Amino acid sequence: MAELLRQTLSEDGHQVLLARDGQEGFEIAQCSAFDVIVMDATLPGVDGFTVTSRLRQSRNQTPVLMLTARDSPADVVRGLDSGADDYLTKPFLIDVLLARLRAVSRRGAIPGTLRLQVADLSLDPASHRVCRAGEELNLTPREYKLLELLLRNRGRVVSRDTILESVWGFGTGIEENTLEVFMRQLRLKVDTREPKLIRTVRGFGYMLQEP
Amino acid sequence: MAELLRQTLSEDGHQVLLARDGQEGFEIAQCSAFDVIVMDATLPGVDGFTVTSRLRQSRNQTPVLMLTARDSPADVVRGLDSGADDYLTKPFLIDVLLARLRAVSRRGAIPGTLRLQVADLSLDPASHRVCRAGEELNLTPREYKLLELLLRNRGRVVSRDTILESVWGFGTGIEENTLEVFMRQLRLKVDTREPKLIRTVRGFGYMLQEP
DNA sequence: CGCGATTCTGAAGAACTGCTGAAGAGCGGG
DNA sequence: CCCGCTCTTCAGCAGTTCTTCAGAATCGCG
Repeated sequence: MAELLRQTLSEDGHQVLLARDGQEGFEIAQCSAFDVIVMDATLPGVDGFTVTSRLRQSRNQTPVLMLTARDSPADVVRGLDSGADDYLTKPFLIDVLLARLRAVSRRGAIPGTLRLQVADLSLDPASHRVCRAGEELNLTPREYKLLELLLRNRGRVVSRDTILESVWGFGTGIEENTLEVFMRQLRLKVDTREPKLIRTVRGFGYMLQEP
Repeated sequence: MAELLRQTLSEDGHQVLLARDGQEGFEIAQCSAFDVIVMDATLPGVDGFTVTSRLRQSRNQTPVLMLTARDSPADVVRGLDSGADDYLTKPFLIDVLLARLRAVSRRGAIPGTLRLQVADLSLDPASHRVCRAGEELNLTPREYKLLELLLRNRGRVVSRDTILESVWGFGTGIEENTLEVFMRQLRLKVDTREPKLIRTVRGFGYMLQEP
């Protein structure tokens, strides 16, 4: 079912990320920025109602559309009151789902909370939180600054000089090697799993790029 | 039908204004501020789809819930794409309608935060009262100001500089350490029990967050 | 293939940050 | 004037973070 949905949505031009259970869904949702979340009610582990209300409790405003076979009025009310924006029951027509997704995501855009993101790596400047694949990472201040710089320039190469100047400030008599050491440290924390996101551009600098 | 609805909604505590046709509905909606509009599709004169899309064209953002007997998928899609936020078909249960109204109007609501709150910690700016887990806390003026600042920025990191400036005012030659001492004091009073709400973000500042 | 330049790596000491307990200064009320 | 409360500073400590160094590995180029 989930796989079918993913395919359909992809064909409609959306980028889709699939979570296998409630816990995973919650973590992914907390760490990445989505236009909309499609939530099943009956999930392995934590159920969809709980996940939704937890998201809302932690101030996650992403629109949620619940899509489930549980069609009793009580379930509908429960779903909506747990914080979902719409509730659609199976069976349904794809066209209707797509229209409801459009309607729900139209409202969604919560202003101000911008989030820097590349693949499954995300950084929230407001809370200084960094996640890779749903898992929160603990960075030191310098590592954080470095990553933020790379993320703000994702897809572009950042020269060593630029990095030194913007992370360490102008005119600090810092060895070039220090930067390399930090890069390594950052890679150990952020870029252990595949695909590798941080690329060395020999003789120039570093860049962060989509796989 | 409309009359029945009006009565039901009134009983649920809403203020209701009834429009008899599309044109009247459009004009009323344009002139007053509503939490939500319940729109029939088949109206005398201008139909509900047209009214909705006209409202959107003229930048009226009031949430619209379409409520109608026309239940073909094509109509649902048309309704949503004309700018409605939800589409409910007759027959329906009142409870479901009410839940959908809540869901739809939640998004439009102005975030007028009267009471600042994170988890079981709450602060009422009006009475200067602070409670944790239902128990009232006695804070000194500075501790209170500090907590209020953090609470107003819950979920976001507040930098040391920002704190110093906004709690102590600009340009007071205050030691950084003073802030640390107050933070500790605040923690002793507010954050002794689990879960811990105050988080120190090394190298930047502090933040208050949901567990 | 071999060379020089560049980057990576692991370890170790220095430097720094935030936490803590205590003590003095300031202030208003009794 | 003294007392209690609040505010501020100080000095020490423990843990973390930063920086440097030296050697190994890798790359680009002739």
